[in-house]
Amino acid sequence: MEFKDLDPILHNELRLKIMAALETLADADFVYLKGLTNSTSGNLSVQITKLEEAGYIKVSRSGEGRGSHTVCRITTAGTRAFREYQRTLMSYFSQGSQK
Amino acid sequence: MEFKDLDPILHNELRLKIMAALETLADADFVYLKGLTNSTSGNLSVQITKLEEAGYIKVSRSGEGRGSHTVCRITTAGTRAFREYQRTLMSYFSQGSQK
DNA sequence: TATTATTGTTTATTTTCTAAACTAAACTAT
DNA sequence: ATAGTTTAGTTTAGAAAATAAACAATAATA
Repeated sequence: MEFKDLDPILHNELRLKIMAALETLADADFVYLKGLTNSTSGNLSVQITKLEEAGYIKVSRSGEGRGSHTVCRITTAGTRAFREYQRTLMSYFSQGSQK
Repeated sequence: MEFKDLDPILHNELRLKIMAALETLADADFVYLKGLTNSTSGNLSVQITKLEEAGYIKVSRSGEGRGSHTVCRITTAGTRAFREYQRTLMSYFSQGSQK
């Protein structure tokens, strides 16, 4: 039995929800993600930036204030990391069936 | 698409590893868990106490200092919570196949 | 019996998370 | 037109959590 470490960028509830959404969604904007994840603007803003800095998503921002629009899209590295995180977790859950 | 919240007690790397181990192991002592999870004593001690306080594991402590022995065992509530956490996460990962 | 090794806890620090406060702009009604 | 309101998003300050270093207690051993 062994436990691989979890990617600390992904092992956060909101960031994981964002990534799960983007993995199936092509893209999603700030407002949509806010509703989907039921998060506050502040928290969402911070976590989007963190995912962006990690290179897991690409963010395009336009305008400022009310007219602004922020669209997120998952990157190849992000997809890879998300799947790896999933695989790692799965291994935690199937210890009973492993040797 | 919807994202149920994750149990905050379980959504921590070390606590999750401990629970995953105990879910298949009947019981495990401090030293064994320390090796298995590759954690420091301090961190392990704190997280075991946290799981104990949540009622997810039962801990029996004997002696003090070097002679001491600490054994952990998962509770029914702990098993239930662990499986529920697992189910919730799974739902994040299979959004593509859900309606 | 003095030293060292082992088991675990306490504590202090750092990191991380989160929400409240804020900025900026676009509507809305007067 | 402009005062007030709503919307989009960021900053930042405080809380919470995680972690490791320091410690205490005892047992082994030299």
